Amino acid sequence: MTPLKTGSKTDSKTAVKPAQNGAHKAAIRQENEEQILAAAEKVFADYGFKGATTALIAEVANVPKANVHYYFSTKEALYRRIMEDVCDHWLEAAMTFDNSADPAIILRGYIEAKMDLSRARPYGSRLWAHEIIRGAKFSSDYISTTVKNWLDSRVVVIRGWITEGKMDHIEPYSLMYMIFATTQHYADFGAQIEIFNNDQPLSETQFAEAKENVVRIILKGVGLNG
Amino acid sequence: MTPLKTGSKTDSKTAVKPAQNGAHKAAIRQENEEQILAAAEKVFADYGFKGATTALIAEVANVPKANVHYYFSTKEALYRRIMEDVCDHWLEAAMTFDNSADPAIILRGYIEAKMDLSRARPYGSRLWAHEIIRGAKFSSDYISTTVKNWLDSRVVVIRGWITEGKMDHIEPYSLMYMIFATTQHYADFGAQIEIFNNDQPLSETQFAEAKENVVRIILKGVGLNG
DNA sequence: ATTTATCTTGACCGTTTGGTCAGGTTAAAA
DNA sequence: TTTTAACCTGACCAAACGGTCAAGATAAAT
Repeated sequence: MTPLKTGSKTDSKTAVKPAQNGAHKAAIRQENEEQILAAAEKVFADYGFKGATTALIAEVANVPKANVHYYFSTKEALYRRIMEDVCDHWLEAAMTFDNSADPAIILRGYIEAKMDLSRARPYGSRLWAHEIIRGAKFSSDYISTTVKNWLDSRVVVIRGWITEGKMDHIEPYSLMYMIFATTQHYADFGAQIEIFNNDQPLSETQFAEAKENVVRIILKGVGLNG
Repeated sequence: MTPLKTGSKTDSKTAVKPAQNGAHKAAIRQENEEQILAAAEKVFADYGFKGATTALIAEVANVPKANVHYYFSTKEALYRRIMEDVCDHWLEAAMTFDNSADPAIILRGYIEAKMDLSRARPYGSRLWAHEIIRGAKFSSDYISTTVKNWLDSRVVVIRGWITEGKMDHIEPYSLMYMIFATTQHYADFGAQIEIFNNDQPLSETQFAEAKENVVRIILKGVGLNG
């Protein structure tokens, strides 16, 4: 519950940099914030902004409801904070789509990164899905600037590959939408996939095979043989 | 507001079959039910079951809230009714995946039907997305019976194509998930696509091109040349 | 013309909602 | 040890929630 408390005691008396002063208090704060953020991500992912309740978030986080408001002033502030976190992780995956050598390698890397992200942070993906389904009220700025700029620059790269004859003449947006859709489907529609899989979550092996299948179909589909 | 009222008056006096008796009352009922159902589909699609409110449904339907409860006893009853409608339409699209001649023609037809459904009834698709993201609480029975039986039988068909050497050796579930994901993405993530498309909804031409791109990538991706 | 069945809705009810706050506990600083 | 600053939370509030109901309006049947 209260980690880091004793750890700092063994430090030398000179301030090493990570404070030993307010160490306990700081640890409490960090612990509680993390617990609330994790609970909120889950609850918002299940019910969306409007459907989620601060009472349920508090219950999942195992803190009194008033404590949620002590750390995050309003439901909306909490929601925005989580959206930021999700976007940061999305940007990480986006970075794997770089300018290095082979188109097939780049696309494969990006698809695999997005599949891994769906596997590792399904709640983030679902939260994003809620946000877009609802009409992107909170995040339209972020999409129309950061995400759009990133996407448009990738489209330019892909068009370059096409004119160089490295892949088929395919509208890059259609390709990117297919990658978004398919990779995120494994998070957003995980409940459905689990039912189809005889009520068992996809095993690591099954997921690895799915990932490889997605990569293969898409690469071959656009005329790339990695 | 009250259509069909005068129309039946011009009919012959012999009962033609569509009653002229309670015609007006019946018309009112049908009109109101349709209006409420349309509004509810939209509101549930935006906010999910929990996030939607009967007051907003009433406002969108342009009837007093009490009238919503006159036609549909509870919020849940209304929700279930709409889920049924959505499932019926889904089954229609599913029927296009029949046993006729060429695998490429069958797959193309199914993908196009699903794309058209996303275009024609985006709210239904979004409502379904909410339902699954939340964990399929209302529809797990339907998925684990009707939908799963349908999917499993299609998987058998596809495996047949593979053993006959008509297409690549691809796990059929991965292929079907990709089709589900990509086609529904055009409904569920329509807001995002619109932003990427410079805040313009996809035109008929753009959508037709997207549809053709999806078909082409997937067919070629699994080794089918239609 | 009268009765009957259906449709309509403002007002209301108990519960849940996001958010507040006073008064308490705990730990760091003086 | 005392003071101060941060953390904690039961109890509370106004607003919004799903749902009810009585009383009235409308139209079909008698």
